[in-house]
Amino acid sequence: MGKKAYHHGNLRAALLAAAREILDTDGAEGLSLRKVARQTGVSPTALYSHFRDKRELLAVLATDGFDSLTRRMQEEAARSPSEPTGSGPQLAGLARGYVLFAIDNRALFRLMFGRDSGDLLEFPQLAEAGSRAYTMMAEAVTQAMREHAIAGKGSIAATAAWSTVHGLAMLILDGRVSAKDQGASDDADLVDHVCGMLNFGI
Amino acid sequence: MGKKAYHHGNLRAALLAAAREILDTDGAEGLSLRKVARQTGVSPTALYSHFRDKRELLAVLATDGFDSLTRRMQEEAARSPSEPTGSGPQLAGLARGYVLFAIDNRALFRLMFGRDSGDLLEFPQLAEAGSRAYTMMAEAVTQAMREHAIAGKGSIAATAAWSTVHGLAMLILDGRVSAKDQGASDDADLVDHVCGMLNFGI
DNA sequence: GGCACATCTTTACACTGTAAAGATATACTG
DNA sequence: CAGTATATCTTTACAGTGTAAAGATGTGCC
Repeated sequence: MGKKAYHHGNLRAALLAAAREILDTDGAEGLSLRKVARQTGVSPTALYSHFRDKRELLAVLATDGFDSLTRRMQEEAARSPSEPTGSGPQLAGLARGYVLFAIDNRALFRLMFGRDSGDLLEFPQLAEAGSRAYTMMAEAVTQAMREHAIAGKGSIAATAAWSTVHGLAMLILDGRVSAKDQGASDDADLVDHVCGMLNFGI
Repeated sequence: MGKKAYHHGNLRAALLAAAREILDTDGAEGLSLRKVARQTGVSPTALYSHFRDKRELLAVLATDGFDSLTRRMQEEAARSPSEPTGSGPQLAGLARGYVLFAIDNRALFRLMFGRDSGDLLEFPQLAEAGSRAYTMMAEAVTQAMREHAIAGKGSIAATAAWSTVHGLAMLILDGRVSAKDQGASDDADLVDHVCGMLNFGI
């Protein structure tokens, strides 16, 4: 195994788990390295053997978050009943997955889309994980446009879809939009209604 | 004036100005109360005579930001040539104003939409300023729907419009979307193209 | 002129991220 | 198996943060 039976077992994973837990409990503001170390039962500077600094720890968390987001979108798309048409409802499922993930992982989602690009480009794995999520959605959009014979540039449509879903998620997290205020029975329902305003077949 | 000729003149405005300047230069991360105090030439704890704590200072900044956002949207809507139809292009102008404001005031925009609702509700003036911006846009949306005889709930359409514009702004700030990658000549051009995907008359 | 009060300063404390140097157990080499 | 190198973790230290508490200082009112 190489790393298993060192001093701690493997500290890196334990630190990430503790950080994730604190993130969910106290938000990004309440996540301090010392608290992570305390909860893991280790000295305050033990992290620096596994992470360059705090930002790298957060970057790893965010990278995992993007992979979870991709998975969640796929799950939600698979859950929706597949019609004979093909991937019509798939797009709606992806949208639902995106927003529901944000709601279920508030602080993590904020972390993933927090800083400027400069902070992100420093961690190529993060950028790649983000691109994977985007690519999946973009392909579904272009495919849906092809099936429904919608004209227009595919990349613009994908950007529009992403923007709508992302903005809705953010506004919900901020408490500026809520399902009941919009007369929707459910958050998923709200997503369907809002995305229905996009003029390609969702 | 009452507050003019005290010790400093009026410190509150000076502190806000310094904070705004630091926010634009170093971002929200680099904005510390001590730096604000240093730049204003005052002791580190002088702020506490004018603001309860740091969050109140930031809340005032964000409140002003929402008012500036509203103004910018109106300006941009007024700039676009008014057609005989009425308020068709007005909606596009509002959208442009929203995104361009975000681009021109990166850190401030992030501050305005940063924390959870719990943090905001503590400062009612902030929530009101945000509502003012939203209401203006929502009314323009419902009016446009009436003119173009679009069916559907107005509040859902307004939420969709806001989501799209807000998401686009956020993704641009994150460096995940750029005008040239999308083949747009300009950021304003990109906004027009993306909002063109919404199926009510923009 | 004296009092009350708003304003600003001084001092202090707990907390943060992290650099530097020391301890320690594991892995590799002879 | 012995000994050295190396990854891992601890100790110590420092500059910086937000802010509470108490003291100083000028302003406006009676």
